[in-house]
Parts: sequence; structure tokens; C-alpha cells
Amino acid sequence: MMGGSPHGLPHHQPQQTVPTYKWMQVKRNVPKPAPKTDYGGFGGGTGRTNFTTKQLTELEKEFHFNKYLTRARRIEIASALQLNETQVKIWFQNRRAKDKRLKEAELERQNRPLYPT
Amino acid sequence: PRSYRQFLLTRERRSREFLKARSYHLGRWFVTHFTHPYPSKEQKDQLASRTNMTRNQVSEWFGNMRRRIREATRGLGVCWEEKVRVYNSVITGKSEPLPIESGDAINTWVP
DNA sequence: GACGCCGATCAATCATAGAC
DNA sequence: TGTCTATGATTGATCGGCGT
Repeated sequence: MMGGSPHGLPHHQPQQTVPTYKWMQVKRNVPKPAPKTDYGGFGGGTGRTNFTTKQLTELEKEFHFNKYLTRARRIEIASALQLNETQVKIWFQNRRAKDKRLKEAELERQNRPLYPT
Repeated sequence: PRSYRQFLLTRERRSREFLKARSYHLGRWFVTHFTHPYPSKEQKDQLASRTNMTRNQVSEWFGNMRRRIREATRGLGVCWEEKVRVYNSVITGKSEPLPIESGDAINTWVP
């Protein structure tokens, strides 16, 4: 496994005797979805958005019609659903990724009996 | 709202058989690559076949595990062995401990 | 330079199987 | 039988890289 090369790594540098595990320090910036215009201004721009069922339904419908959006279409949808263009864009990206995952999962199911039940 | 199919799939993949199969291989890989617990696509496939999981499930397992350990040992422990021990002590007896073994040689490769 | 896409990942949350 | 917890899965959003 691991075509890697386990070449020993000098754990102690002049400055740090403590091994540094960068993955432990990983920290993402807080999601900053621009709140909808108007609407009392502040929308608690912090945190992730919870799409409504209606919004998801419409997005899903659009996705089945087209997996990719044109700029114009994106603006239309964002406007109609009260979302940012970015949110719509990201939703489509995530949706395409999901589509891909599902397809791969489907293939795996065919290529591997598993789960004799 | 989940589909019934999804429900069955979820239940199936959480059976004891799968839980056992994966904890060892995935856990071992994790502790022996503690400096960079990010398996490549090929490595994920390998682990997936060993544990009868899908590549995505392996990815999810590592993602969840990295975060759990990150949170549990933030500011605690120094070397990887200490971190793993901290994690194994923080979790209750119900959790699956990381299978650390004395004399473990850790792969120190880092991108 | 900005913009969109993609692959991988994160972070918060959801949902459930198993323990009690 | 119902409650609680550990953990797999989902998903909006981020990060880095690449192509246009």
C-alpha cells in the first residue's frame, strides 16, 4: 500500500521539537453567504443556509432539465428563489457531484454482489 | 425524506459484520499515517475492498474520524501516540478505539 | 484577474442501530 | 418499551488547482 516513501523525517528542527500535524490545525472560514438584499438588512449571514423544500424542488426540477446553468438562467433562478447567484451556482456544483457519486455507487452495486441478505 | 431503499442500504451497511471489518483496517491505516491521514483514491479503493465498503464510505469514515480526533485532542497530546491515546481515553467504552500497537512505525510522509 | 468547474474536504446536522 | 449515544450519511459551503 502507499506508493509512498517512508523516508525518515527529522522530527526536530531548530525551532520546533513538537511534531506538527497540519491536518489537526485545519480550520475553514465560516460560511459567509451574502444575505438576501433588503429583508431587514442583516440576515445572520453567518452559517449555512437551509433551503426550503420549495427552493430545493425548483432547483431539482431545473437540474433535471439542465445539468449546467447559463449566467442568464442562474440569475433568473436566483431571483425567483430568493437566493444568491453564488448559492445557486454552488448548489448546481454540489448537485453534479452528487449525481456522479450516485452513478458510481450504482456501478459498484452491479460489479459487486455483496449483501446476500 | 429518505427512500425505503436508502433505509435498507443504511441498515445493511451498519451491521456488525461491516462495523468489525472496517474498524481494524481503517483504524490501522489511520494510526500508521497519522501525519497525513488522507488516503489517495487508490488507497481508498484498496481499503474499500478490504472492508467491503465503497470508496465514498471510506472517504466519509476518514472525514468523520479526522474531525472527531481533531476535536477530541485539540491542545492535548504532542506526538501521534499521545494523541491516539488521548482519543482512545476520551471516548467512552462504547466507541471503537483506534487500533494502536506498540512498535507501530508511522509513515511520516507529508505533501 | 476574474470566473466557473471539479475533486476533495470541512462542519454542522440528520437519522438510526444498538446499548441500556 | 422508551431514551440515549456513537456513528454513517447528507449537504451548504470552503480550498486549491486548472482552464478559459
